[in-house]
Amino acid sequence: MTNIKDLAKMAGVSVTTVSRVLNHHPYVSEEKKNAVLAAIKASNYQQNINAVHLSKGKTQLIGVVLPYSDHPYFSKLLKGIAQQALEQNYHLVLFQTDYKECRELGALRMLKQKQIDSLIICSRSSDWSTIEEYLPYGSIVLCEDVKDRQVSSTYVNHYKIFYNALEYLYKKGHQRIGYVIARKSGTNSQYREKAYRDFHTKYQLSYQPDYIIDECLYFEDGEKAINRLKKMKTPPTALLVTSDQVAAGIVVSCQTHGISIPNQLSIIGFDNQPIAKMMNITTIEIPLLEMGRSLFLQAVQSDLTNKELSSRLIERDTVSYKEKNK
Amino acid sequence: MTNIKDLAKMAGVSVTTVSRVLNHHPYVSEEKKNAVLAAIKASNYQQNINAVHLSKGKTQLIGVVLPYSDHPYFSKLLKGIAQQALEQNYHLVLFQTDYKECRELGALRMLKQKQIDSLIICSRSSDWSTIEEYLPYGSIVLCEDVKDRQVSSTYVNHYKIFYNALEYLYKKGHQRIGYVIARKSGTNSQYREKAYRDFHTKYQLSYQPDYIIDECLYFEDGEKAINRLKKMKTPPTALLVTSDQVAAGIVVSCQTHGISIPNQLSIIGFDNQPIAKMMNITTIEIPLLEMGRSLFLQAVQSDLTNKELSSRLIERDTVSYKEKNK
DNA sequence: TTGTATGCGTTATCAT
DNA sequence: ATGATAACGCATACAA
Repeated sequence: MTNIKDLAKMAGVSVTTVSRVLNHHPYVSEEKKNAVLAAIKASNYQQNINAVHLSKGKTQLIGVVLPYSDHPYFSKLLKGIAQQALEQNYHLVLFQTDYKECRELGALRMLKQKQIDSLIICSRSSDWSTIEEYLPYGSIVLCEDVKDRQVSSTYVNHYKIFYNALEYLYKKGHQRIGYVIARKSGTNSQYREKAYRDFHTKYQLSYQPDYIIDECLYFEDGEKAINRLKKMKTPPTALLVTSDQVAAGIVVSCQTHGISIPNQLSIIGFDNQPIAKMMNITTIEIPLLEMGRSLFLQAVQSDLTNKELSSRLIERDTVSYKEKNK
Repeated sequence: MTNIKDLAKMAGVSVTTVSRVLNHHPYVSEEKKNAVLAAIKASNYQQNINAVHLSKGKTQLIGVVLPYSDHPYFSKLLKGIAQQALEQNYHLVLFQTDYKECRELGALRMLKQKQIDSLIICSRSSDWSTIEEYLPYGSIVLCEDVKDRQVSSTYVNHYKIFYNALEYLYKKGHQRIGYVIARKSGTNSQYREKAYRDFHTKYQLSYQPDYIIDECLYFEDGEKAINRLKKMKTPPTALLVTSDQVAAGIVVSCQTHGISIPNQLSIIGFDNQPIAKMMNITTIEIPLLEMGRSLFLQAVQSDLTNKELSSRLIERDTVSYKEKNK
């Protein structure tokens, strides 16, 4: 494997000059430049990037932490991150955590080892204190409202979105509203739960803990959600489903179980994935691609920023107007 | 940032000794070992992994090339790869190519630069000649039948699978069979097309090019496929759908269009994803997790192996027995 | 415009 | 069992 020393010898110049043409630096004569270029061609030279990394102290590698890479929400987010990474000439190292904290710690450790320049945590498992411990080693960017903490972040306002969606359903006459979610813990889930509580307080509705259906991630979990509903004496008349895939699964499952949508059950999905369009599911669009791109940019920029992205309701066919029973 | 030199000074030993305890080498006295360990604790030391990489000429990084990371087929394959990587203490660098050859070349180049130790190509875009050109720089493993070429691979026999599935449908009385696929090019697709042709020849059926429906990748593409079918004068009575998600999309789309499954249209999906189980779709199980794990192992092993994995038909409710019209 | 010398942090070789 | 030193391949401050 030939290195710049060899090239220098071949071209009859110094290693510095070789390095200069390699990095497109100015102040090198055409003549010598060509000699170097010729040597590169002749030797089939390839830079050893690890040496560059060691020398520069940077790797052009950004870590991405996410629980499930095969979940459409995270896939789309990742896609946005990857798009921007490509543009900025960075590469991505993937950390699929399954929400296991030790895996997230592994990513943090790589940051400390300088194998990655920064870390994007799409959904956090570890405590704030651990995150802060690793902050000195590179920028860490998050996908949640971080309040006044000293990290960059891009997120949507889950509280507001949830609250608005609940009010929307209320105005459509729904009084018994449940929601379907992936996990109950996590910052975003807690914002949603708070919105759910506040909504019930404001409209003096009775808060039903079993209307919160968790551990629903994929299409096939729609079946699971419906089974939970069927066990209830007075099931909700509307469901906020924090994933379009699960919403679609619910719609299909309802057909099997003879539940009419939206008459017997109204559904609002999340994300506005293509599946929601195909199945005419009312949904709340979350700008996942834009979010991904923003997260990446924050990862490579040195200044701290916090960006709240907006979302919007897309009305389709899965929400009914319900006569209020007095 | 403290380095081993500092540690050596602190512990009153040489850098070599420090390196020894860092790498759990033998021949170091308990006393000095403890001194080093103490220094490590005191200084919050962290190895600079890039220096290790440069010194060792290896990075413990494996590249993974795939067209779409948000597609369930590749997600699941990736999951298998990631599982094994975790076990062997490797990390993964993701190359999402969208089947753009230049992106695949980028991955190949990283192999040459020694930023990654080997490369797993889940679905290939570039020519064999280009692959071979990069073979000297690290092992490249593929997910297709590579014949006698000097690379490792794990794959399923797409020819046999397709042929068997076609015969299965034929025995159920189907004479007009179509198939739905992601792309027509690619080694695996070509095997399938060959099986499709051979099947038609053997049973003296007329080969209908428009029964091959391509560019269907996601659930929502099921709608697209059905629209193509509706334009035909004599549409197929059965469909081999090379993705369970698309198969599910077709099933849902058929309900909307009033097409009865399996009476008017039989469906066989591929992969045996959870969605197929939920919707009772007859499918062909492909051991994607196992495939991923095998691919990874081949990537880190030095010897060349080629492994064919088996698949099996899972009979559910989307294939009808059709009376043959004489 | 060019080259020399040094540093990056670690591992490996070869003494002792 | 321990340590000095070379090597890994490249970038860069500084000198010329």
